[in-house]
Amino acid sequence: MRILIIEDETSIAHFIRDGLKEEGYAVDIADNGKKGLQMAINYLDEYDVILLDWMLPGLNGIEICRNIRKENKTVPIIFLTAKDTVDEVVFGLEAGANDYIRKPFSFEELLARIRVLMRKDETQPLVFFASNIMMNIEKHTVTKNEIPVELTQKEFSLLEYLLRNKGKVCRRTGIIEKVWDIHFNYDTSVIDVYINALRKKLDGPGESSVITTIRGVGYKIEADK
Amino acid sequence: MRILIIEDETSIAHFIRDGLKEEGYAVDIADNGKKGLQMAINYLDEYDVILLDWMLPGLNGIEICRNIRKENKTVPIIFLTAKDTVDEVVFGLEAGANDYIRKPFSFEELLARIRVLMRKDETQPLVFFASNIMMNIEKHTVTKNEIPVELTQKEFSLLEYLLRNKGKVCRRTGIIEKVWDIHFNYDTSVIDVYINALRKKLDGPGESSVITTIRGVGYKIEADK
DNA sequence: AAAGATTTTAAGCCAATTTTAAGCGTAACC
DNA sequence: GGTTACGCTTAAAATTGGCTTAAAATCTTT
Repeated sequence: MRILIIEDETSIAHFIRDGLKEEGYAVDIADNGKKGLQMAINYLDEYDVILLDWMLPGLNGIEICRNIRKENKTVPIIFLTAKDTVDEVVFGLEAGANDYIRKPFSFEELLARIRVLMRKDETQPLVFFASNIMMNIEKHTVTKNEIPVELTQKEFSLLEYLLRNKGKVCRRTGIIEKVWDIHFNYDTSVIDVYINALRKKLDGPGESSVITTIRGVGYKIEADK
Repeated sequence: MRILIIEDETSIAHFIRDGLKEEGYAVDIADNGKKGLQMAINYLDEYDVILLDWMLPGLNGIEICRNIRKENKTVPIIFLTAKDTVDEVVFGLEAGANDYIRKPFSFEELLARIRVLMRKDETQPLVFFASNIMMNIEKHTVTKNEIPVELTQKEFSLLEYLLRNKGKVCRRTGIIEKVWDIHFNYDTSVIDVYINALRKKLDGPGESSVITTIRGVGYKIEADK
């Protein structure tokens, strides 16, 4: 799940980014309109949601919105606006935005709206499992045979990504993008280290690993039979 | 306003009944657990408050409480207990009681609690606990092993937030929003200071902290087993 | 206005986590 | 069977993030 924030005030942008990252989203920031539009269009299908500030230096929000819509009809766009007149909002929605939110807003509110727009698979599951391993997102815990397993943040994210894609291959590029939020410069040796760490923690001695390597492609957690 | 008293000692039951009647409440008495459960369930929505004795012949209080909760989630239940260990109270609250009162109690105290519970339409819990720590929202007190702990306003709010989310991770962004009501300033270092203060006051020397740190994510108070 | 308490800011420290790097083992391909 | 590329493993280096203090700022109380 990747979100693009187009916002010139870095403090706001960073706050939103950090919050969203904690929720497990990958986040990019564009600090001006031109850059934002470029990113939105160049990586068209990369983004699952775009957060768009209304007031931007140079190119303003409404124009960006129109331009994005010219290229892509579907990506959900949420407007951030300080304005409180109805007209402004109407303009935004007419330009093709899906929703709007007024500043200052609570982060929870923003999150709720993002979830609504993203809700293609209804409510996101809070618990994932594979064979004897269970992950609870809300509690932020992982257990193996009911016994707690301590994971670091990165380990947790990686496992979460693998579990969310249970039964499917996770390509190395996909992992490095979604878990590490790195787009170019794929020195992907970090993945090895973390897969190794996960296996050490999750696989009992003599057991075959929960995580199977698919050479030249990536990794997979097998779906239960 | 109808109140059900489930209590086997008739002298106590009558004492309470008389007092409550003077206050204008309609009162029923069940002098054993079985009868009490029956009455509670058969006249489910009749009662506005249930006073439930802990020690009952036959069916005990905790089981009654659980059974009532199975049928009805909202009716406020106040536990009467002579026990003075924390565990007993904890069990009661876990079983779904809203409040508790220790015998012997002053009638005024009971009345006050009843009034409080009746006034709330969404019966939010008034008492939170975790291991040997207990927080009473109404009284605005916190105790550790029954011994009062003095907290400042912010300390209290932070602890309350953690307790309300017992068992779940409280992310830093969530804390800063709900406890501090800050939405954009992402300098969250205040949290550290307050967690530190809480720990100093709540954790005895050598004990592991009630509040566990989840690095890169936030904090959590573990649910009791 | 002063004193006291509470809250916030700031900085240094330390430990856990993350990343980098290098050597090794092994599957795949010729 | 040899070669190559890829993944595994380990350890050391770099970084991050939380802890702890103390001082500054703010709010209360007298």
